[in-house]
Amino acid sequence: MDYNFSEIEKKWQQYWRDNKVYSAQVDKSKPKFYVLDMFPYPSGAGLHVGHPLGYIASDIYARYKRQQGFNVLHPMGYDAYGLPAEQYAIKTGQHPEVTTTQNIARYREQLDKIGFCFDWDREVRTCEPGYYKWTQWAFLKMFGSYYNTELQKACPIEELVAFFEKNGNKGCNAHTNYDEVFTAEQWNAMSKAEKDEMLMNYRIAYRGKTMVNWCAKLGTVLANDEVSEGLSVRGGYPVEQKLMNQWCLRVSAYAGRLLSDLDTVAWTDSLKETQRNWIGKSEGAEMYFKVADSDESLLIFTTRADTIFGVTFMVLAPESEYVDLVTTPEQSEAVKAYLEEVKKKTERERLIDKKVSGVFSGSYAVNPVTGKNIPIYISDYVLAGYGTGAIMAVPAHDSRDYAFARHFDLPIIPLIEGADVSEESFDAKDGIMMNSSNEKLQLNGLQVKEAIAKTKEYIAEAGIGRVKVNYRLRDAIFSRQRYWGEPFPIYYDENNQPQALPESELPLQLPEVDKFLPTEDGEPPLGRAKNWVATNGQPLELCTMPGFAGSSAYYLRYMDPHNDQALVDKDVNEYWRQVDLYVGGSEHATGHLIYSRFWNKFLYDYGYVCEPEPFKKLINQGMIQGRSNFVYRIKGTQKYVSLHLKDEYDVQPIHVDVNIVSNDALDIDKFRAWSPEYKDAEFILENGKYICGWAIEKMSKSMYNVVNPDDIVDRYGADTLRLYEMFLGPVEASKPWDTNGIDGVNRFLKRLWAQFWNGEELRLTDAPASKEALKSVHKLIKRVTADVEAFS
RNA sequence: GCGCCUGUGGCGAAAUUGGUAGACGCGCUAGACUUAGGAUCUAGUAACGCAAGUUGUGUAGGUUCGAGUCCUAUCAGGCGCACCA
Repeated sequence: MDYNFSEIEKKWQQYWRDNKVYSAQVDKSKPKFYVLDMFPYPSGAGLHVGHPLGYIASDIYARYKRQQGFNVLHPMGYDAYGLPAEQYAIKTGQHPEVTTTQNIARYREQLDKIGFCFDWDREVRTCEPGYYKWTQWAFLKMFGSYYNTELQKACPIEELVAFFEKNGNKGCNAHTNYDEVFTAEQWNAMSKAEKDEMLMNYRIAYRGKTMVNWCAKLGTVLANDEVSEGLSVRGGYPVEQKLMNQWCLRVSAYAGRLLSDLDTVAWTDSLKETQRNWIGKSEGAEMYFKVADSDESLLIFTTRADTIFGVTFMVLAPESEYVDLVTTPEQSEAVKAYLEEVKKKTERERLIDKKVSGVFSGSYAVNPVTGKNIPIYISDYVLAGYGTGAIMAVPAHDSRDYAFARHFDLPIIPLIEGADVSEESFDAKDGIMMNSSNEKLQLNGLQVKEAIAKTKEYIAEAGIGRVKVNYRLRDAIFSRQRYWGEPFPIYYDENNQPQALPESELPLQLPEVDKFLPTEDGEPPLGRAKNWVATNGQPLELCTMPGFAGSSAYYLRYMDPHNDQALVDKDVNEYWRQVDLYVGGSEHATGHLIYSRFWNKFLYDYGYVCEPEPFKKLINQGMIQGRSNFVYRIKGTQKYVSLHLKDEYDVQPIHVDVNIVSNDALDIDKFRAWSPEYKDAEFILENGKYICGWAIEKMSKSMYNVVNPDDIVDRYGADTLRLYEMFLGPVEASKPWDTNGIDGVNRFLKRLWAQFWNGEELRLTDAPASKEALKSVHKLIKRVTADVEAFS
């Protein structure tokens, strides 16, 4: 009998199911190994042949580890909340839960066909109350915590309150952006609402007025990683900066740990580097510049403290709170006009339009070292979101300051010997200092690096500022004005202050609504829910959580998915610990992979989990691109000319469905049947065939280049598909899908089968193996071991 | 601009520690079998050359008895960050 893959695969898949072969249980007598795939968002389009690439690799590795005697945890689930289901619901009125459930069923069917060894008893779905109960629970813990900068960990907010009652906020070691001081007496004299409001400056999950990425077209705010070049990643709609009251997570408090712990994980250099860039540590100093003839001071951040003698002006971001403070009556007209102008521009336009613009505020600041007065400007080249939103400008040694100085004709003082600043600034942190000494501070003759260190020392001693490490990493915006997401376990009290729901009321279930659109008065969709109030009758939060909420701790839930007392049992967590091998796309580098590290560290601070990092080893599988096929229509006719003859005609290339093309030869009958437009098509052939052209493009419906794994499995079997995907090249590499080579792999499996099946029966014997046979078996084992190990 | 990664036949790609470059597969060429098929099997296939042989891992150097592999510079492609002070 020939290699009958469909019978073989059916039989064994049934056996696996019946005997729960891949079910994993805590077994302390065995070493554990946790292999995880990034769980998919179940989209309506189903899986294409690129999706399972990583799953196949990790499946092979999971099996390999299991054969080596490890107790392997290898689960799968669904990231079920998401925008597409909601947008489909808005269009069709179909409840997202219905379409999501359908899509999941379809995904499962497709995954099963490929024969993965997942432990399906551990499946999670982020949209199920039993699952999102623990997403809400973690949020409540964050709401009830502050970040202690001395202990470098999250602590209960009650401890901070106790500190305030005794000492006020001076020396409280809490991570915050709030920089005013209050005493114990002032704290104790505050009303409950005032205290609640104040605590929002300290909570790890807090609601605050922040500059957010507002996408009008999507009707929601977005996190930084959901925006690229001023456009939403999903949909590509314009995004503008807006000051709004939103829930945020104090991810920035963890920036230092997120950065330093990268050294403890086995990820690729490029991925670690991407995260380092995103976290963006920069060491510098904060310095106060007194406003002339005023009691006010402006706080700036600089990495080039050494250039203090070259500061010839200051610049504030248009959104800076300092703007009102320093704008003089004479200049208020001009400033107002400029702010209007800036406001009209989107983030994207600001990026593209690099023209120098700005306005003089009318005030001057005093250089704390030289004592000289310098003008204060307002310009949008300074960002409100970074540092303090104010800078000291050193045009001689910063190209942006240089351009501004040239435009407004401000003085440029070179500070480094030999630097020619007549045409451009000298930005390198290298050289010998000059023009930089007075009775307070002497930098002349020092190397730049020495000068930076000396100036920092001086700043601290003279009390005009402090050494400061700044991070680019922002707090994560956690509200979404959407329906299809986790509801916040938060209600608003009579003072309109957010309050935590008691843990006993979790999960707070997503309510039904009549439509999935915002309300007429612009409230989020949950504003349509009837009786959307807490058990105490107070109104509940109307926003929902963002997509990354549910995916931030799912790897923990897999360890103990049916536990309704805890996210994960302590003992169970101490057995499985962390993911040993995580496989997924690199597009999550600055989103999911930051958020779940943050989430994990927060839980670690309280001892809910035992490992500070969630993913020990991480591999990014490459993207599989599509390989499109083309036919060439002679313009204005229904005649199609084969690839190598097309240059003799004036032709127009047309995408043709790759599923009616084999080894680039077009199936002419199927083409005529493909669309009514082509039913009368005529062909100019070469060697009796119509050969199609091809191109590498993104795999998508509109290019007709989507290859469905089901079709491959039906035709060649799951083993051929799996083997072929591995055969395509290194798992990490992006590469085009090309079905052309699949016959070779299929032949290999047939030949392998023929080794053991002589046409009648299996060629098996109980006789001991010969020396040569053993030799080749061991050679084979060695090779395969080395190859599989090389993957991880 | 800063940083990271990758450059090997017509194509996808191999090459444990520095030790016969191109395994395996696609494609191509020739042949066998045949109930002519998008089946199977056999042989060949880096380039140049009739051959002996010569040259070959983006380019230019270097270290070494020996370099695809290590070092330096450079070019090309991909990715990340970016008025980040």
